[in-house]
Amino acid sequence: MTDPRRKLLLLDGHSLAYRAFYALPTDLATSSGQVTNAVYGFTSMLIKVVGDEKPDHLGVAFDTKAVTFRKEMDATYKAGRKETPDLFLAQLPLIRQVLETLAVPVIEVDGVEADDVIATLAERASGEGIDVIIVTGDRDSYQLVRDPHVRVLYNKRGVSDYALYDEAGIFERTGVTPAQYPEYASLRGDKSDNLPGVPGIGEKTAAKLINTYENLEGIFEHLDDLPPKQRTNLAEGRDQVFHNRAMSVLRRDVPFECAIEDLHIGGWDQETVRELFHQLEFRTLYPRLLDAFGAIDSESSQVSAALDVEVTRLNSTSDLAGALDAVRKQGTRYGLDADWQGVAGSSPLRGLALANGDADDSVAYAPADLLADPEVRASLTALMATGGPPLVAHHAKELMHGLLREAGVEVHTLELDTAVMAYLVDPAEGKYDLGDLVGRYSGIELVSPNRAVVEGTLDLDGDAAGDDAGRRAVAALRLAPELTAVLEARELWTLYDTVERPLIGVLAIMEATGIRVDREFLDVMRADLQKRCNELETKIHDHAGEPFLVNSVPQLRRILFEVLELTPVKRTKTGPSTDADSLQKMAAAGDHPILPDLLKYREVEKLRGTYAEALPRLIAADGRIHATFNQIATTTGRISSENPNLQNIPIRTEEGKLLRRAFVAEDGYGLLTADYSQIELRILAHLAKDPGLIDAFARGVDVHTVTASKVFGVAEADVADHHRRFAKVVNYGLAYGMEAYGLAQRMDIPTDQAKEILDNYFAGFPNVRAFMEQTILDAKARGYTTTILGRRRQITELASDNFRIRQMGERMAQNAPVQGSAADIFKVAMIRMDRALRDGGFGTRMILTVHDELVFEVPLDERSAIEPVIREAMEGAIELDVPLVVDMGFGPSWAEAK
DNA sequence: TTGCCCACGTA
DNA sequence: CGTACGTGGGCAAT
Repeated sequence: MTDPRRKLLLLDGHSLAYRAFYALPTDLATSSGQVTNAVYGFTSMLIKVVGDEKPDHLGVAFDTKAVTFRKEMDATYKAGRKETPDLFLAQLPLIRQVLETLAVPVIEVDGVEADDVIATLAERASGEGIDVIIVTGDRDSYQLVRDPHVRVLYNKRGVSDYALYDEAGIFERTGVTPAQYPEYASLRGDKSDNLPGVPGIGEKTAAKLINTYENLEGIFEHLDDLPPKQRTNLAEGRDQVFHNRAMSVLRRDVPFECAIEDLHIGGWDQETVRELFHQLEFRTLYPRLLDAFGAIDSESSQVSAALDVEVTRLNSTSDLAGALDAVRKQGTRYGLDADWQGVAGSSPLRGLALANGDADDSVAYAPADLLADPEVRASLTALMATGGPPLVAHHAKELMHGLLREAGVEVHTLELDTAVMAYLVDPAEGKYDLGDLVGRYSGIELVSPNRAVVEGTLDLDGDAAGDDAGRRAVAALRLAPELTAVLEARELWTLYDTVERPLIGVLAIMEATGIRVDREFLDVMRADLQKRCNELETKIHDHAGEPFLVNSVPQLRRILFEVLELTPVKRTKTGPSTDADSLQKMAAAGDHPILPDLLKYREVEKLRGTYAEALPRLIAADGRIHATFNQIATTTGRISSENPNLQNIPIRTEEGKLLRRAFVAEDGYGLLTADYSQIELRILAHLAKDPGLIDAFARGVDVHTVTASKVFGVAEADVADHHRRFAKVVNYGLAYGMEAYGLAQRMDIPTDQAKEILDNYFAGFPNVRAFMEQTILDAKARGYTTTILGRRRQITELASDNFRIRQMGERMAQNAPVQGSAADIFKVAMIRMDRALRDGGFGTRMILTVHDELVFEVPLDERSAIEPVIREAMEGAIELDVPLVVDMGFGPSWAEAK
């Protein structure tokens, strides 16, 4: 049977939290920026000791703010301590909250310290025959081990390094018995309590003296037996030493109401705890908690539930149509997940899983070939028509793209896309795996029960795929309400519901539409570029005196800096830099003939390899390229493009721009581009409320000219080209957090001259500086930045100990609101544009988005009608303190349209 | 085959 | 020592 002897665990809350604070990095924080290292560390310790010791009783003692009897005995007690960091103090309430939620008794008594409370409780428990373990990082507790029922679990360092001391253990550790500990400590002194010891007497000598003479009285009676140095030091320190002892003896008789029976474990509510741990983003701690506390507390159950779904396979078109109709008639939220042959979204569909939202988690799974059937299509169309039941999915865009492509069905009923929702919660996370999320938010394990068997076996009948898709459809349904609550709590719901959610379908259609590419043109271009690459390569080899791989940076380094003995101007982590900037500077300095050829080679090779060579391979059967627009890839809120990236097609050089001739309109159509003019600077003007910038935009004059005028002190009419060039770099650099050094590098001027330019800029636009500074302050206080529409971006770098990382965080914080607000506005414009095209019944298609530019494929006879519609959609996307201006171009290809 | 670095295209 | 991306080549580790 069980040991009748009960066990009490007593924790010194402050001491352990403090240890945790210094043991763990302060970049341990929630995505909203709340630093949680001490909370996490303390909770982790608590869980560990409870799990290890399995106590019957548990209590945590805290110091209070009231003056203690020790302070009254000695006004200098604990004086000279470093100011307790605010980052630590701010976490104490959270620690209390954790304890309260876990229903762990907290004891604190005014006038005494946590140590005295613990000593008293240990005394009482021991009197009842209860074993006591004291968990602390304070050595004064050693003295309590004099009682055979009491042991100390001492936190040596960090959060996991402990030693459990009984009486023998204390003797081994200190060389004195627990009862003698105050004597020993009084000789040694205690720096942190501001109790000086005796000079020349360290731990070893103190132990020896106590062992020889038993206590302080014994030592001072035998001063004459001691070596002269010790004798004089002890005599001089006599009062201090006795004072120290009086101070370090713990009180075991503090009067306060608390019976051991009150120090119980359990009675906590699993849901509340889960909610709190979720808020604190203690992902790994929750299962550990259940493990540790669950063994004791019968109210809690297993770690996390594996998702067990009942998958019905539908193999006939009528069954599938029937299932779809049933969900439609049911009219309630349902989940959908796709099973793909390859990459989600861009590869063919293999099957669809439909979770009807029943309590029993029943799922229907159908192979995708049934989608070819007209009856199935009709049912799908009806299900997803406006007014149909709300759809929940993880990565809905891929699903929508697939349904559009393979069934011609447009989804009008998307309610919750858990991937996009999770992205809004923390765009810096970068990964929105359904299994991770549902585990974190819903405590559900998203794994196949027989995964080990399934892996590596040939899945001929697609059973595993159907099970997986089914589980995912159900998981998305479970996750959706949790994420909805988080979005609401963080005031992100409106952004989700009015911007991100509507955008998903717009992007899906753009992907499915694609852009037409002139393959023949690319072929000709590729052949030409190939030839020129070869010629340049030969020339470069001649310059080098030997053949080598020009594309290889290590080999090129050897040629440039060893064979040709050129002087490096910049370094990378791995050696001297060979980037275009360096090559240019080297060319200016020494003018070796290899350098211009290298620069040209790089340019031509880039065009050849990245574009002319790669793009034709991505042309689909319809003669178009269907890039993927990633809505959840960037930290700032921008959309990215991949396979291929259509957002970095060259334009700056004539040669590069030629490539844009390959992007063409369908016969009878033209391409129209519409881009926001200087949207980021306008946003900066608006956010900073800077009168100078706002005035420039209001007057509709060139903002770089205005800036040049202010920076260089010349009239706007007299601004020279080079002035304007500088001003442009300054204007944009500012939005990126550029400093004098960076401007100097970029413009090739001395740093002090660059500093003067920046000083002039800030003098001319004072609100910009104030805004930037305030932005950084806010971001540091909250842990994240916000945009015009409330989009958040966590910046953990701001809490870094590392100066360089922190500074990078400051630049990110300066840029994110500007870039992110531009993204907000641009997304609103896209949605307005999509609606305008539908409402107007236009044949124009929106086909590309490049951060501040939209590309349309316009029926030739629709051009004049659509231009004002586009202008209105974009310029009216939001009302700012400055006007938004859109420039447009039109032509047969992207080159001419720009 | 995978992951890293460098380089470089865009806004 | 200016932000945000995605891609390609080379290369070292696997």
